[in-house]
Amino acid sequence: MTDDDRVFKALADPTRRFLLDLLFAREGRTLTELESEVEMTRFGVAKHLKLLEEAGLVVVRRSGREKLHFLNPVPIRLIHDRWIDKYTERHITALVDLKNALGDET
Amino acid sequence: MTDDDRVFKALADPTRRFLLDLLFAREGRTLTELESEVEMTRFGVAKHLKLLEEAGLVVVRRSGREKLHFLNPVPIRLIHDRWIDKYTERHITALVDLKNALGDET
DNA sequence: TTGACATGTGACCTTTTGGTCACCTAACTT
DNA sequence: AAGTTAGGTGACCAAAAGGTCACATGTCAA
Repeated sequence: MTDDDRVFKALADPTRRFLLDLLFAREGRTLTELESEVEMTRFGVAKHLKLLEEAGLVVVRRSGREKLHFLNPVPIRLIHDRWIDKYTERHITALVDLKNALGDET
Repeated sequence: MTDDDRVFKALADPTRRFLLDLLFAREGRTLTELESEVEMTRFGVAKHLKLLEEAGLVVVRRSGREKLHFLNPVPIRLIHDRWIDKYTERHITALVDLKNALGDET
């Protein structure tokens, strides 16, 4: 699996995107803290965090018995630059092409 | 499932991203034509195209016995604006925050 | 009008994913 | 030292995803 693929797959789950949102709002949270914000057991959350970590979207620091989670936006940046940008640049022209291709039935 | 979720899930599969790339290069292709570019039977490709269509990423026009596929970049634009942008804006500051949080062990 | 071509459908199968749980270790607290 | 708290592991399960196939429909071409 490529790096990009790992990132896209990590972003495909709404719970994981929500976890990223939580870390966006405040970084350095522990597993237990994140667990309390989600309707799911600790184990489920831990699995999601692991996938996010493997995708490079979350970085972790151990502090005693706690595990602190930090957001890393770089992979999102990368898929943005390498992939998404390409599709969002053609705004107008693409829509016009499409409309022409489909004919003008409003 | 939300619209955003459908789009993220649609983008999560490499074959589907490849199909979008094909349509990006040239729109208006038929199923058979797309099939020939992928190591997969017609049925698999048709399933992927259906998901892309349900996510609004692909629009279709029937022409006789053929089905022509067109790219619609709008949903990508939307998740870009509503979600990805938020994470890619904080470039520098986020990295600095992270580095500070992690300590300075280079 | 017969045959070839383009696509659709539903059954089916295997692998992956999302989630839980019992049990374990390590680290604080008192 | 004993109890409590934070987290990790592996087994397990149900549901969803990815893919194939047999068969069926509609359309074009000779």
